[in-house]
Amino acid sequence: MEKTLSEQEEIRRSALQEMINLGFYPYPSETFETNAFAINVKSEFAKDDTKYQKVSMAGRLMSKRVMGKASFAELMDSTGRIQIYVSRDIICPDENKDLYNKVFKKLLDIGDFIGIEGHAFTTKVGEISIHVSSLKVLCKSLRPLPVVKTDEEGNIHDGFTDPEQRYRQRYVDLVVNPHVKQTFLQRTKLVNTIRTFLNDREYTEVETPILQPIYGGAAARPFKTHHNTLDMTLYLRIANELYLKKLIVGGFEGVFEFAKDFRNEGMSRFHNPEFTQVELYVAYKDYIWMMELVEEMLEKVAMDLHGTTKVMVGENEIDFQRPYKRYTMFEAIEEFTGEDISELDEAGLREVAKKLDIHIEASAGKGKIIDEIFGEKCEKLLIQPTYITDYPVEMSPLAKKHRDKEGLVERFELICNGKEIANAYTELNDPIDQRKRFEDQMELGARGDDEAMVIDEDFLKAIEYGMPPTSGLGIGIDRLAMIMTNSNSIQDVLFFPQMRPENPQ
RNA sequence: GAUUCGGUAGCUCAGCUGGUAGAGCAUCUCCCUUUUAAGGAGAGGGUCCUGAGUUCGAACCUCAGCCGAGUCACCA
Repeated sequence: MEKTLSEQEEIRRSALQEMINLGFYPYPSETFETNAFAINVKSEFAKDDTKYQKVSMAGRLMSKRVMGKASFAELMDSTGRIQIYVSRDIICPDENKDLYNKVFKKLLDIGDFIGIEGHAFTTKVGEISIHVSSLKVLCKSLRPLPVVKTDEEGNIHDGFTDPEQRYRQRYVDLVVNPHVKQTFLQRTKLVNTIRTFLNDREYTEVETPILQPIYGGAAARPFKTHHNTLDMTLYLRIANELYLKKLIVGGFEGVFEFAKDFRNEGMSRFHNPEFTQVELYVAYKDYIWMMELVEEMLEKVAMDLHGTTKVMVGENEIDFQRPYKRYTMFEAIEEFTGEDISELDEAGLREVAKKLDIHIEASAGKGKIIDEIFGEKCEKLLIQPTYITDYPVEMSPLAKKHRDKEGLVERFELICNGKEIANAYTELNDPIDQRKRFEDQMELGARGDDEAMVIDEDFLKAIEYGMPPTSGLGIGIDRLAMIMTNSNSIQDVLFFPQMRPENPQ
């Protein structure tokens, strides 16, 4: 059933019809040539008022102040807003004043797109504006935009702030809340910086399957779908790790992919069902080497985005200048709790957890308990970028055993602002050990762990042909974007975060 | 999942102890040729999230539900 139109929607539809009747069809086909952007006019005309004497600009009408035979309005293009001055007898030099009296004054609404020609000038009050000599309607808007106004002190009136509305109608959010666009431009820049950084090192950007017959490379519950012709179950990838390693087997020495991954798990301000990771695999390297690469890369990201390595995130100033502090997991726990757990068995660990008032599931093994202690007592306190290294083997079935520490693997996570933003290891390339690790995961799965990995015979086959020693990395782009743009929620760095349907049946 | 707060005009919000639904902006009509949260005069606009209950009477109280936000938990 079609929704009944609001009064304002009815009025805009009849305005549209009236424009057509007057001979101003407001959805023209032909190119409207522009030669200037708002931001440039405003900055450059201030320095040289002989410039911009013949401009052609286009954008959305964002406000209109009519004073009889003359009017001021604001035009917003992709770079910002600029005031325009429209005078009746300039845009309507002949007898017929319809374009001003009817189209501009009455039928044109906030949100409509127009194209103008004219010249830059400065008003009596000193605002750089465009004196319009001709005006063309480029698109009639049929729904009213929220009218957000900013007063002299910079206070925002009638702001479009309801998060639900902002996320559901991001296009409106982008139109009326300029900082939103800035956040997304920064995100794009962040991705570009990383891509350039990796390209400069001559690693190869690749694409691997999103629809996978067997999901792997992470501990997570997948989305399941079905292919009709093959009549088979497929999963949306939870990670692309195993495919990228197969490319290393195939002879690439450095590959990376910006990958949308999908995890069928809870949602929160740090979790969206689909999210972006960049994964990188480089042959003949180890995790120590990778720490240096990540430091260099993040320092560059901060510099490119902010011109400094220091980034404000909430109350904290985070400094991405390398090198970053490094703790082994045991050192971090000892530092923050005073407990040396490096020599403890499972019973001993449980005792420590109890002493620290951390609830541990009865089914949890040694690795899980250590991870819980770290998660509860250390992670949230690590604000500055910090490497945590050498994780329990049970938590990391794809990482190589530590070269000299029993029970651990060569792995690091980078913690920043109390959250993990990167994860890396010296990749496990011993196929015998890898098969055993998968089998251990199968056992966990049989015991009811629905995030346990499943055995991937094709991956095992691949590494049985031989995978050179390799270092692998995953960086959560969304979480890094949150930090780099000082955003409190993942929804603020995703154009279209997942939402419940608006009208449930 | 737990818990707190919220859902009233296109937007932002007010609405007292239960008694005819309010403001600003936006919209409509009129005036105004350098305004800028333009201004002046007038007007229209509501499923008070949904459903049930209590009551003479519910935006307001009760119960159930839907949706959202914050915090916590889960989640590499």
